[in-house]
Parts: sequence; C-alpha cells; structure tokens
Amino acid sequence: MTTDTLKQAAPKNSGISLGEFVLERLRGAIRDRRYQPGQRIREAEVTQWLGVSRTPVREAFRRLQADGLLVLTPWRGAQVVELGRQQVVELYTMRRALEGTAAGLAAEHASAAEFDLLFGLIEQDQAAQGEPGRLAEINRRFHEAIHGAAHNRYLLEALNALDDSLALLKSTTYEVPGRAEAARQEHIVIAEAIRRRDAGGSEQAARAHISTAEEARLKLLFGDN
Amino acid sequence: MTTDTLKQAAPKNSGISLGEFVLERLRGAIRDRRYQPGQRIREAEVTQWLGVSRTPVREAFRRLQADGLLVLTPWRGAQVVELGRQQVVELYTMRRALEGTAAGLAAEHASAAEFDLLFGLIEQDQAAQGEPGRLAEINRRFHEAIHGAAHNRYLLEALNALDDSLALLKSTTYEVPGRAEAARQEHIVIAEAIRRRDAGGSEQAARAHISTAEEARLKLLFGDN
DNA sequence: TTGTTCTCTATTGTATACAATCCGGCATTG
DNA sequence: CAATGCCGGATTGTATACAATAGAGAACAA
Repeated sequence: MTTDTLKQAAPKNSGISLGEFVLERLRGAIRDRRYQPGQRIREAEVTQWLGVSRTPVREAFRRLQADGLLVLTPWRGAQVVELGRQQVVELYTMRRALEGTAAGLAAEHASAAEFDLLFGLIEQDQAAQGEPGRLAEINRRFHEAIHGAAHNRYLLEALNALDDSLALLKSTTYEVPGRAEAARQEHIVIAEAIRRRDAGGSEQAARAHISTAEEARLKLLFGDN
Repeated sequence: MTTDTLKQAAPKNSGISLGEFVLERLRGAIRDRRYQPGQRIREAEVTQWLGVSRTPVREAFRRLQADGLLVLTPWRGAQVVELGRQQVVELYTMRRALEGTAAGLAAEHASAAEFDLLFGLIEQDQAAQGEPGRLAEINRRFHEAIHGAAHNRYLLEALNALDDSLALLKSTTYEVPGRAEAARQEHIVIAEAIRRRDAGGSEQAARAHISTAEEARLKLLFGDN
C-alpha cells in the first residue's frame, strides 16, 4: 500500500455519512499526491485503509469520477487521471475563462469585508516572500477570496473542480525563479481593479495572471520556452 | 408512481454497466420532466421501474448529485433540484461566460466541416419557423456544434452540465412571441463572426445572445419586465 | 382543542455474499 | 522458439440482508 497502513477510524456517530468521509479522505490523498496520477486504486485497499466496507468506497469513486479526478473503467476499477500536455493547455484555457469571470463578478458584487480580506492576503503574501509552501497557500486563499466574492454558486463549484484537477500536476509554479514576485504584482493589479469596481479591468488582469501562470506551468512540466 | 409502471428490461449483455444504464434513464426522465423539480425519488421506486437492485440506483443518484440535478439529504434520499429566481440568474451568468468562451474558441479552432455544420443548422432553423419543438431541437444542436468546435473537453463538460440544469426549467423560451426570430438573427451574427475567425466578436455575440435568452426566460418564469 | 411525547413504519446507510469479467501464466502445438 | 488457447486467481458488478434514522400519527395531558 502506498498510503498509511494504519487502519483509520471511521467517524463514530457524527452526522456525516461514511460515503462523504471516504470521499474527503480520497480527495485529500489525491491532492497530496499520496495517490499519484496513473496509479490504480483498488476498492479493497481503501476498504482496509479506512476501515469501511466497499459500498461507501464505491460511492466516493463515483463522485471523484464526476469531478474528473478518477477514471473508472468497467471491470478494471479506478485510476487517478493523468494529464497530458494538451489537457493541461485546455485546463488553463478553462481556468482563464473562469477566473476572469470570477474577477469581473467580484468587481461588481464584492462587499467591504471581501475587499479587506483580499488586501489582507496581499500583505501576508508580501510577508511570506521566499517560502514557496506558504506562498502557495496564500495564493490559494487569495483566489478563493475572489471566487467567493463573485457570489455565483455554479461558478464556485466549477472553479473548485478545476482546482482539484490542477492538484494532479506536479509541484507548484512558485518553484520557477521570479514567479513569486511576478504573481504578487499581478495579484495587486487584480485586487486594485476589483476595488475600483472595474469589471472589465479585473477580468483582463485575472486572465493575464492565469496566462503567465500557464506559461510557468508549461515550462515546468514540459520544458516549453 | 409518476412514471411508467411497466418494468423496463435492463440491458442483457451489453458492455454497459447497470449503473450507467440507470444513470441515463434517470437523466432522461428528469430532462423530460417525468420527474419534476422538488419531487422526491425513492430508491425502491426506480428499482421496480428499471428492474435492477438498489446498488446501481444509488450509484446513479451520486452522479446526478455531482451534476447538480439531485439533492441528496442524509436519511431522506433524493430530490430533484428546484431552481429559484436567484439560481436561474446565476445559471445564466455562468452560461453567458461559458457560451462566450466557447464561441471565441470556436472562432479560433473550428474546422471547415464545423463551419458547414453551423451554417447548415441556420438553414434548417429558417425552414422550421413556427414549430417551437423543432426550433428548440435545432437551437440545441446549433449550440452543441459551437461547443464541439471549441475543442476543449473541460468546457464541453461544463456546458453539458449547464444544459442539464437548464432542463429543470419549465418550457422553452421559444414560447415568447418574437423570440424565435430574434434568436435566429442572433445565431447568424454568432456564426458569421466565427467564420470571420473574429474571436472577440464571436464571444460578444454569444454573450449578447445568452443575455436576451435570459431576459426571455425570466419574463416567462417570473413575469419580469 | 392544542401541544407534546412516544412508538412504529417507511426509507436510507452499510456490510457482505455471490456472479461476472479480466488478466497473467502455463501448456500445447505448429 | 513463437504463437495461441485455456485455466485460475484477483477484482469489480450486482443483489440482498441487516442496522440506523427520520417522520408521521396515535395517545395523552393541559
């Protein structure tokens, strides 16, 4: 087994169902790359790991398939999705559209508290220069803040699914030299456009941000220049 | 039972799993409004209808939940999602973004065959004036053609999910007087912008098209003016 | 009558038994 | 030696038994 061999206790009497529990555990394991792209996941394996029967495991598999994290082949079971170059490009195209939309909507709908959150994160970002791990975490929360400020549940769901898919990619773009500083500047441009309630400017800034992230990502993964 | 009381034969030995079979059957029933928004769907009901056990039914429920068509409440089972006014607005906002993106990408990537398909459908559209049912079908295929021409699998999936959600809404906007003719003109503008390979123009035309559709829809559902 | 509590039934959550299918290895044959 | 076909184990698909819970309605008190 590639993950913990310790049998994990399932929730005793919490209101959550075992299916949801397994779902979150598996999603986390995939996000953390404890299950790697291309790897096969057997039902019995998860069954023993989490101490539940096959039924909730199968439920979780179905949900993860719908989210695009697993491929389920009949009679062959589950495999973590592997993204090729073309798929990464399509993923970033989609992300450019959705992040742009979210930024534009945030400019129209953000509350005062949401502005504060955004600029607070930019300050934290500045304070964390040089720590790739923390930078990635702050970056994640910055984007989440924009997603929330857009106030559109369908958009939010789609963005969350995209984030999960992006977690299938190795490492973070913050490992590219100079990427952290560039991202910080781009974040500032986005946040200020949102504060000006400039929907068009926010969308363009967000799209540009994703485009530079895509460049860094492709360079990192496939050695593009 | 609100649907057929006849027990339907499950696929005998086709390569498809029963879970997939139930999924498609249920999706169709919801699209056709044989299960209406707000209605509860009991596992035993589907079990008898399709002549399968609860296991594949439960799998289908999970997938439909992920697609946003069902709400699963613990210990209370499945209910077809009911969309309120706010949700319809958010849905159309999302659709405006995605259809715009698809049209823009289609302008960049469409093949000659895809141009032909698009203009063929516009001709069919003209020939079907006055038949709301056929017009709705042709409209669906026109949009599908654009989605396909965008050549982005994530975008395509998201658009398909949106279409399913829109099927939860009563009737079609073609029942609004003058909507059919207006839609036809808007389709022409979109198709011509795509043929010019004018990505920006295509996106704007598609967004405008969705906006007028949204207006018609809100008028139809909630009597907006 | 009205509100409250208790019980019972319908329904879903979970576990497991059984059937169907795939895959690797081995033997057989040319 | 290579190719092919068959067998057995591993794994998933399906059905069903059992446990847990919610909700409706009866019984009862104010």
